[in-house]
Amino acid sequence: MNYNKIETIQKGGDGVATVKDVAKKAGVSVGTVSRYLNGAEIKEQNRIKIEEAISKLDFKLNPIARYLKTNRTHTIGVIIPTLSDIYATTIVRNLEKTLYDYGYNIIACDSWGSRELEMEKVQLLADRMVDGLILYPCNEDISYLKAINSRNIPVVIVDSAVNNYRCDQVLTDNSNAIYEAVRWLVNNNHKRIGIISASEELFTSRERVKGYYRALEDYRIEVDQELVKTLGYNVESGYQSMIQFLQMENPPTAVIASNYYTTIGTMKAIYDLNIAVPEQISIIGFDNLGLTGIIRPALTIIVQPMEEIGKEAAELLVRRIRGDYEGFPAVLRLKTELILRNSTAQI
Amino acid sequence: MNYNKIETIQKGGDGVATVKDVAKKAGVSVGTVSRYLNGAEIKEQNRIKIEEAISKLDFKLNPIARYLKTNRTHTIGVIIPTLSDIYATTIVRNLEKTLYDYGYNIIACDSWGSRELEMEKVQLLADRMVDGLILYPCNEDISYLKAINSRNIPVVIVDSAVNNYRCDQVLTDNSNAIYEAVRWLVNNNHKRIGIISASEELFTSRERVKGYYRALEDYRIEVDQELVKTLGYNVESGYQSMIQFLQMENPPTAVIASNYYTTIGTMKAIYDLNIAVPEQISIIGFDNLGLTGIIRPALTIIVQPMEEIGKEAAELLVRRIRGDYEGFPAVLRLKTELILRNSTAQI
DNA sequence: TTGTAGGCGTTATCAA
DNA sequence: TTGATAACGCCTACAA
Repeated sequence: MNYNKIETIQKGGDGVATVKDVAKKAGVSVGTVSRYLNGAEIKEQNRIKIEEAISKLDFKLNPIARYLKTNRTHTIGVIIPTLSDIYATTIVRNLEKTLYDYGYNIIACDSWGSRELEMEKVQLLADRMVDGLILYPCNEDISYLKAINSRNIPVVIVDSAVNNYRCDQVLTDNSNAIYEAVRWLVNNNHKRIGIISASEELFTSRERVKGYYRALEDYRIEVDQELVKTLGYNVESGYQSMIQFLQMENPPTAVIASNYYTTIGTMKAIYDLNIAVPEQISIIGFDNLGLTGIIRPALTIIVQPMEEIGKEAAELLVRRIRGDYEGFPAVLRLKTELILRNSTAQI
Repeated sequence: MNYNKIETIQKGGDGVATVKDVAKKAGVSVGTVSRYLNGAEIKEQNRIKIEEAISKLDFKLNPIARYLKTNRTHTIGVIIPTLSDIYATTIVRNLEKTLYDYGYNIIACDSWGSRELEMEKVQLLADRMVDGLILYPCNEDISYLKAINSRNIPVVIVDSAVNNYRCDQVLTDNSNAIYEAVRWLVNNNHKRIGIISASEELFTSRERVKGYYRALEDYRIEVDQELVKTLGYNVESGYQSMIQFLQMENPPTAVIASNYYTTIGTMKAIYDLNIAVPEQISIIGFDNLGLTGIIRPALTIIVQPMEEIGKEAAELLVRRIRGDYEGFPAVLRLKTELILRNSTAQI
């Protein structure tokens, strides 16, 4: 077959100039070229000759060969449970942006919510010589990281706190997020407030429920366990939880859905049962993502600072890579915002 | 500062075993170890000794050093306009999965919808020695790829066709997608059918409108240009388009929203103006993503095969990397599916 | 089948 | 400041 006419980005072998080629063309040694490339001072005259040679040969430094000496790949591994979860990818997007500005690329891996796959991919990334790792764990047990000891790369955990491995973490202040939501409702005279959360096994869920209890305690409202639903963090569990609330003899007057997907499920239940919001029930949702435009009435909502999470995690990681371990292990707790709209009412 | 207690994945220098170390420990030469690692036949006795040594030293082959000889990084660059667009990331997710199974990792880059950034990142990935590139272009002019001639890496285009660069492409059959939707509506006696698309500059948009015209022509329905809205592919343009339709003296009896975000905008307009679907107007939406559960009534919808796009693109790329250029340049056109639900009515 | 030695493209060391 | 040369970790002739 004739490959001549195939348009591809030309690669390898033939045309790629090396430092050696540049040196020869410029009439200097490879050492001088290398020093030029790394920003050391060289004679003006040589600089010009080298720059000419580079431009003529269209020389590109081979970052992978460079790695052999420097031990830096300028690549960051990112592992998240779902590349198609809009909450997670919003973080990743901002990670990518910040890291790119610092000269790093990200290798993105999807763990498909499986701890096994997460471990496998962490191992693989470590072996592939990434300079650092950002991990959005499926599960708060990441003690397996201790066993991955072939290299020494900083790890920053995002979203979920972990308790059996000392490392930097960038988290939402989940407890406070719910606390503030409850406070808003209490100030509007609500006393029966329901919360839709996930299981006790999930860190974020546990923290959010904790914020709920703390607020009730502060406002001297007795806890009714019937008002705490912990079925899961997906559309279906949100839906089921809300259906259960609405079928109670004495239903809550307000409900807080404590993540994005349960918010969708909650509203789906409201629509199905034809409930008026906020006339019959007040609702507070979570995360200002894709669907906010379409929900009626406009939801009062707890918003996580996803751009900030990505940015902070990236910057922290870069600091660690550069050897700045000040404040290690850092646990950044970023505040949420409560955006008031039309889904809650005074009673 | 005392770093001893910092738990990190151990790296470099100190503890990392090399092929040489394994060879020494096993009492054989590096050549033998290397051959073992690459699957060549070696003496049983040596195999055992090598495997013992590898296990004892916790040896991991350094894939980057290997690259210097083999010229393969087993890394694929992926560039998409928005890492937080659920349509795009659903493709990426399936790309990642398939490529991972073939032993490749992806470096994900977000072009933020900017052609400049896209070019910059393509260049950078090519320089970073990826083995292949998957490009979801912001724009159908990718002729700049011709100029990136430092290497020779296969490129597969996803989603949008391109016309000034010969390469493999994996696309949705956009024209047929809309054709089938129009056909369904015509069979339900609709004659005034509106379409909400993006500008003529966008490839997918142009193709979708083409399918619309082709269907009207086949069914001998005269085209009314007022029924073709090309404001853009986002929620706001979908909203505006639908508002305009609803305010016409003689509004369409059915409307096709031709992407995910315009579908959301369309329904938002419907809710705002309190229109009954399908009693007052029939609606066909696009892409079965996140919000389908929450829209009432359940939408009849055109669904793109996003899993398949990711999988096919990945497999095609791997074939090219392996040197199989059969059928180059391949243009795969994957069919959409029309899922019938409750948002269209017979008239 | 095995060992030896040279090379991949870069950086780092040491004299000059 | 520069040039020559030895690494970095791996693969692969080539010779044994």
